[in-house]
This record gives sequence, structure tokens and C-alpha cells, in this order.
Amino acid sequence: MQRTLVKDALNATASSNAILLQGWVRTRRDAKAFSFIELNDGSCLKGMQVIVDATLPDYGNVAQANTGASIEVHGKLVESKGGGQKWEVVAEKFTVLGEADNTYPLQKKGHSLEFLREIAHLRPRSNLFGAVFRVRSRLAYAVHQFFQERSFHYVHTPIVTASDAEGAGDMFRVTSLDLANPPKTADGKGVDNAQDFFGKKTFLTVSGQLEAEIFASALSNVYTFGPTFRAENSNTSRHAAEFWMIEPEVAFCDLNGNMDLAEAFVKHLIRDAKEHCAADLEFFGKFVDKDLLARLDFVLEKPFVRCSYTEAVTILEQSGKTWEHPVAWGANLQAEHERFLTEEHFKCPVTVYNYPRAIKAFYMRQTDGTAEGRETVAAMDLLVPGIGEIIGGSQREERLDKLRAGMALHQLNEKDYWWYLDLRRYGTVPHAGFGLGFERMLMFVTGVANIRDVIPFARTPGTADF
RNA sequence: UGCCCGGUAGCUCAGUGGCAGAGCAGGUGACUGUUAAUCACUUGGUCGUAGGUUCGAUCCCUACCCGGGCAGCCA
Repeated sequence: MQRTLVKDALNATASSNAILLQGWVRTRRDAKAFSFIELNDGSCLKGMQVIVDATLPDYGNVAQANTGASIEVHGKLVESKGGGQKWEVVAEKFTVLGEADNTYPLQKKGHSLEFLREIAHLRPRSNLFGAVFRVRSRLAYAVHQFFQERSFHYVHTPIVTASDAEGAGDMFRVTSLDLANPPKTADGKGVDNAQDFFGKKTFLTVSGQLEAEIFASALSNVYTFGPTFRAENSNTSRHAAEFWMIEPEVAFCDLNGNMDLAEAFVKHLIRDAKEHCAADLEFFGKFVDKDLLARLDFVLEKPFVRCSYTEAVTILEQSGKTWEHPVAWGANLQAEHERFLTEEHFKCPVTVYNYPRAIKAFYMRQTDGTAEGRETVAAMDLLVPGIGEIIGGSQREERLDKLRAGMALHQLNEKDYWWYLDLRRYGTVPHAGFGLGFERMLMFVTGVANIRDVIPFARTPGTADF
């Protein structure tokens, strides 16, 4: 007999004489003549109420059906006599597949997020994490849907990379050398990396952008979606050492087109979650963040504000606020500044663009006609309330001479970027792209405040459990 | 990495320089178309680790470990 998912059984339009459910016991309530069991199989937030009558030959099995046990129920789907649900299943055959004794750590009551992190192998069985990871799955699908529908091609950029200066932070070293006794160079001083697996130093990628630019220079519209690694000792609720990033790269596109794409993309993901994960979002709105649903609606309705870096600095200077970090043209916007802009001043998502050249990456396109000492590049950051930066992107410098000047400014060696420079030598085109942190997007959509709780198994400094 | 807060029962927490506490979970029983069921009884502790101060430290001090928050770095 074919198994029915709880999700489908709950949406049934008619009763059924024969149904098979399989899942895990969330709670059991015993009466004298029968027991109530809430069965959850992860297909949706809600469980199915199962009635096991004491006259049933299998009734003796119910004693083993404790919270956490896996069970299989053959029975009838009938309209519920109780108040809390439309359908329930009256068991005819009741089997406990795997018991869970009283050491099972998940209780019927709510647990702290910190405790649940320590039992990351069991937390998907909780309401909150079931919901988080259903939304995560759905939004991963929506990412592909958004780009595929717009004729973007999905590019798999390498996870192991030899370029050690992608400019996005400290990298994890990848090596198969014996760390206790590495081969030495001829002079005996350094490690001979030529003897390493790839014949050179290699790292885990911090960004697929430069490779994506290669493919945008051939397939026009491309995107990457994969794991990314940063070896930064960041201990915050918004940083992980391993996270997933989406990086579209678009040929024949300028910064405005890039900002349009970013806004449409973010809104698509929110709309998709609202449409396909309504019950899960409702749960977040009830137990995680009371303002969540209103905020998501608000973000969908309003166009994102666009504000140049220079304007932003003026707003901050005239805000009358005292800042922990001083505001001055040329300095990076700090978290407190970004939060003020998006949470207090504009009260909606804000795209800040045209940042000072000196504080941004070498590959960003120099803005034409900027004043001496106030040179900017076509960079953009999308800031959202509650999280801050969720997207960083730019129009790329497509002019060979300007790119070389940018590399000189950042003291980079052209030899390391010969292929990147070739893109500007042969058929160069204006192009732009951005990176969206998938986990940060999930935080925004679910209201979950810590990045460790929107990724199945978080990798943060000092922690790589499971 | 810096600053701040925390670590006491399985979980969430209270507490005191002199016998270790509650709620929930667990166990036993009762009751009930229940639904984070209810009621009664009940098991459960190396008070993070190591030093120090003290007649006596879970409590005060120091170091370390672990967790969290904020900041920087960024997505």
C-alpha cells in the first residue's frame, strides 16, 4: 500500500477507508478507551491526529509510541469528532518501527535555540526547524526558478581555487601535504608547494564571481549558487565560515540594471515563500517575530530606496545622532550607519551605490566624471531592516586600462589575473553582478535572528560539529 | 580578535559565605474526544574546570573552557 504524506492527508477533500501514514510521534495523550497520537512526517508543519482504540489487537504497541518514536499507521481517514482539526486517522493496524526512550531530548515544550544547536541531528524534528528547512528548500528552488525563467544559465564555479586574492576575505587552505613534515624548497626555508596535490597553493573559494564573469562573457546571463567559505574569525549572528551564495553575472548590464535585478530577485523570493510556505511563515510570525508578515508585505509593496553613498553620508551627518564610528566621506559605512538608514531613516530596504573607490574591490567600475579626491566606483549594497547587508554587488570594470589601474591601486599582481585581464582584451562588454547571502535571505524571510539556525549544520569559528 | 553577559536537575531558570530549590520533562496512579490535556504522588545534583581567599565556597578572587550578545571583517 502506498504511503500518504500528512500534508496530503490534511488537504483531503473526502474521507478514505484505507490510508497509510508513516512518521514520528510528537505527543501522545492516553484516555481509558483509546489514545491520541500526533504524527508528524515533516511534509508540513501540522501533524495528523491518530486515534488508537483500546480494543485494537495492536493497542499494546501504543505504550512504546513515546515522543520521538517512529510509527506506521494503517487506518481510515475520517472527519474528526474533536475541535482542533478537520481530519483524523482511526488506526486499524498500529506499528512502532523505532522506539524512543525517555532519554529523547526533544520535549513537547519549546526549547532554547542554543540547546537545539547542540542537538542539530534532532532539531529538524522540531516545529521551528522543520519550518526553517522547508523554507530553505523551497527558496533554493525559487532561486533557480527566478533565473531560469529569465534565461540565465547556471554555472558551477570551482570550490577549490588557486587564486588566493579574490579580494573577499581570508581563505581556507586546501592541501594534501603532511603538515607535520611538509616537503621543503631547495633552500630549505619554505614549504615546497609544487609538491602539493595541485602543484600549487590552493584554497576553498570565497566567491565564484571572477569565474562567473568568464561565463557571462560567453553565455550573457549566468548565475552561481553554491557553498562559499570564509576563514574570518567572525563571531556574530550574521556570519558563518561556510555559507551559500547566489551570484548572478550579467553581460551588457550597468549598475542600474544590476539594482533592478537585485530588487526583483529579493521580491521574488519573498513572494514565493509567502505563496508556498504560508503555514510555516505564519508559524514564524507567531513564535519568532510578530512583525514578520507585515514587514514582508511592506517590502513587497514598496520600491526599494536607492541612495548614493555621498547622499547617505550627508543624511548620517545631518541626523543629529552621535555615532560610535565617525561618519566621513571616504570611510566605510558601519553597521550602526546601515541600520539607521534602513531601519530609522528610510524604514525600508535601501540600495546604497557609488562607494569611494579606495574602500572597494579592484574590479569595480570607476564612475566616470567624479571629482578629484572623491572618485567612486559603481558598487552597491542592499541593506534590509534587522540584518543589514544582504547583497553586495557592482558593475565590473570592463576597460582594460582602468582595470589595470585599479589593480595597481590595490597592489595586485597582473600575472595572477592574466585570464581575467584577457576578458577585457577580447570582446569586452559592460557587465555587472552581485552576491546574495542565501542564509541572510532566509533570516530575513523567516525572522530567525541567528545564521546558525537557518543552515542545517553551521560552521563557525571553533565549531564544526555533525 | 576586542568588549559585555552567562554556565546550578534531562530542559528553562531562581537562590544563598553555613542541610541544594521551582516549573516543565521523566516515573507511578487517577481522570478525560484529548490536542503544549488535567489532577495527585514521585525519581533526579561533582552548582563548567582548575587553583586561591576562608573555620567553612555553588556564592568572593584569578586563570582556563564552553555558550550567547555587540563590534570589526562581509554575504
